[in-house]
Amino acid sequence: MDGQRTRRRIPEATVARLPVYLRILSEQFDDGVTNMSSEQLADFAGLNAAKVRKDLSYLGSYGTRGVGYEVEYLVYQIRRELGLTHDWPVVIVGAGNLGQALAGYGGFGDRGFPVGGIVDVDESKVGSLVGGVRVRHLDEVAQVVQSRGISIGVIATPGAAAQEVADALVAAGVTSLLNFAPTVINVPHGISVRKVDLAVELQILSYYEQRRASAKAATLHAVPGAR
Amino acid sequence: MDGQRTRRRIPEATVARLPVYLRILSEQFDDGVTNMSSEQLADFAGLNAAKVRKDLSYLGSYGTRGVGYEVEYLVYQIRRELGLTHDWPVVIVGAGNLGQALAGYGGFGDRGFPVGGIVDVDESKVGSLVGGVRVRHLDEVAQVVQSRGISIGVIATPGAAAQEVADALVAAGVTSLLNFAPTVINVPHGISVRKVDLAVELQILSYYEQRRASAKAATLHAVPGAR
DNA sequence: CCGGCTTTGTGAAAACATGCACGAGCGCCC
DNA sequence: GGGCGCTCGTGCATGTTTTCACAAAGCCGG
Ligand SMILES: NC(=O)c1ccc[n+]([C@@H]2O[C@H](COP(=O)([O-])OP(=O)(O)OC[C@H]3O[C@@H](n4cnc5c(N)ncnc54)[C@H](O)[C@@H]3O)[C@@H](O)[C@H]2O)c1
Ligand SMILES: NC(=O)c1ccc[n+]([C@@H]2O[C@H](COP(=O)([O-])OP(=O)(O)OC[C@H]3O[C@@H](n4cnc5c(N)ncnc54)[C@H](O)[C@@H]3O)[C@@H](O)[C@H]2O)c1
Repeated sequence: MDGQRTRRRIPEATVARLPVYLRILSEQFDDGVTNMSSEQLADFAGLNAAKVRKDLSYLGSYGTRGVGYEVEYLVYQIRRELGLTHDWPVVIVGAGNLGQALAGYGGFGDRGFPVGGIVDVDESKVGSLVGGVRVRHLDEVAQVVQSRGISIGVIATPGAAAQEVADALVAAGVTSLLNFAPTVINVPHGISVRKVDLAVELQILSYYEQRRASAKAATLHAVPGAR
Repeated sequence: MDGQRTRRRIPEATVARLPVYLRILSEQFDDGVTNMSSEQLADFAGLNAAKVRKDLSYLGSYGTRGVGYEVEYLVYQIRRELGLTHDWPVVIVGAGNLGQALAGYGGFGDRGFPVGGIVDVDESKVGSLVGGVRVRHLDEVAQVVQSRGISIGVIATPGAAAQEVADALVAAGVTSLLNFAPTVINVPHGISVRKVDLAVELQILSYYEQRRASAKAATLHAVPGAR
């Protein structure tokens, strides 16, 4: 077995862009494109070519000078690096509006993240079918997680319950959390957390809107948009 | 007159944290807390105190040495800086699963972003009521936007329609977009875009999961989680 | 086999963000 | 009213990310 030893550490910013490249490349591949330059990929991703090349260079030297990258091979390499060579079932906690929308959403399982379980505390929801999966009680979350080998948990409960749910998930053995509740959660070292917060996004937009408005009032040129 | 030109430019990273502080402070205020130190706020936000102080210093010097920050006043200042002193109605495009969940979601209007309109192209949806708002046709989006003075658009259509929808929104006068479709959209200079992409988040988690797994295989110590 | 054209891969510089450390200012208590 | 303890505000060092720019590498046509 060869030198997998130098497990290259990929910068966080790059990790966050790899999924974007992956989607673009997969789509292009489906459209019959077999080869792309960093310039073309950058255009699709709304970035500049140097950044794309540097990002891809963390995966290894998979391009061909004067030609570009072979789309299919690059898709394979990114998938491998992101750990998408196998499915990662997820458990959704909270079978409310959002939890149901997520469970019913095809693009989830489609992309390698099938819903392996849904749990809630509301007895009127436990036992019902959501997105084809039967809702279980939060108390059984450890069993759900362990029986399916789940390592990713999705928190779709009200903010007030988020910390408690996070604790339960971690205790059950989950090591990555995607938090939709508008609350900062604390987890032990070694657990990954990502947060999706609608209000934060809107407030950031509001900041730039407000800024544009005051810039206009001062008869100045436009402020560059955020990304 | 570039007097206002000296409008303190706040670093993007700070702008993204202000909403978090705002939520924490508002909550604490409701709980009767009148004063907080940077250390306390940092704990709630999962950051360190120096960062909090530096972030807040962009707003001005509103703390009191030896004491901390007055919660109520800080809430006011952050709201002012983020442009949250008035409502920003939004228009939602796409009345599907996600669009309906968003429209029905109270935490939206609650926080100063009332749903000012919903549009779709599906004739079977146009005319129906979603979250108390009547769905109109995409063709009428300019009228909706202008009659309500909307500057923020939310894209909740399939990816294939996202660019077309973005173009229509921009043409209608919208200057900020929140994109839930898994597609990079191109907009003219001066328009802000934020993207929320579930698949990207899960794939980032997958990367760290995979990395943890191979670190374990190599009998090495754990990899720090992402934030 | 060569020279021209293209595009990668990557050092080095610049820009940005974080974390540390400490002086300065404030409140409180004696 | 002076000293003490606390916490802010910020200069500076460190770390990370982006951008630039160019040599090296591959392809192609002759
Ligand atoms: N609905 C949206 O469009 C939307 C958008 C963005 C963010 N959010 C956030 O997502 C979260 C869920 O929103 P929602 O609209 O689905 O709310 P909801 O009230 O419809 O659903 C919440 C669900 O969580 C369950 N729950 C409560 N405490 C629980 C616990 N301790 N353990 C397990 N389950 C528990 C409830 O029984 C309920 O089924 C909220 O934090 C909200 O802020 C929602
Ligand atoms: N459902 C989820 O939980 C979820 C989660 C994350 C992301 N998303 C993303 O959000 C988007 C919407 O998802 P969904 O589940 O609501 O899909 P959906 O199919 O339920 O709804 C899409 C809606 O958009 C409308 N539409 C299509 N083309 C349009 C156009 N050109 N103009 C206006 N409206 C148009 C359709 O008529 C439909 O009502 C997708 O891009 C999806 O990837 C959904």
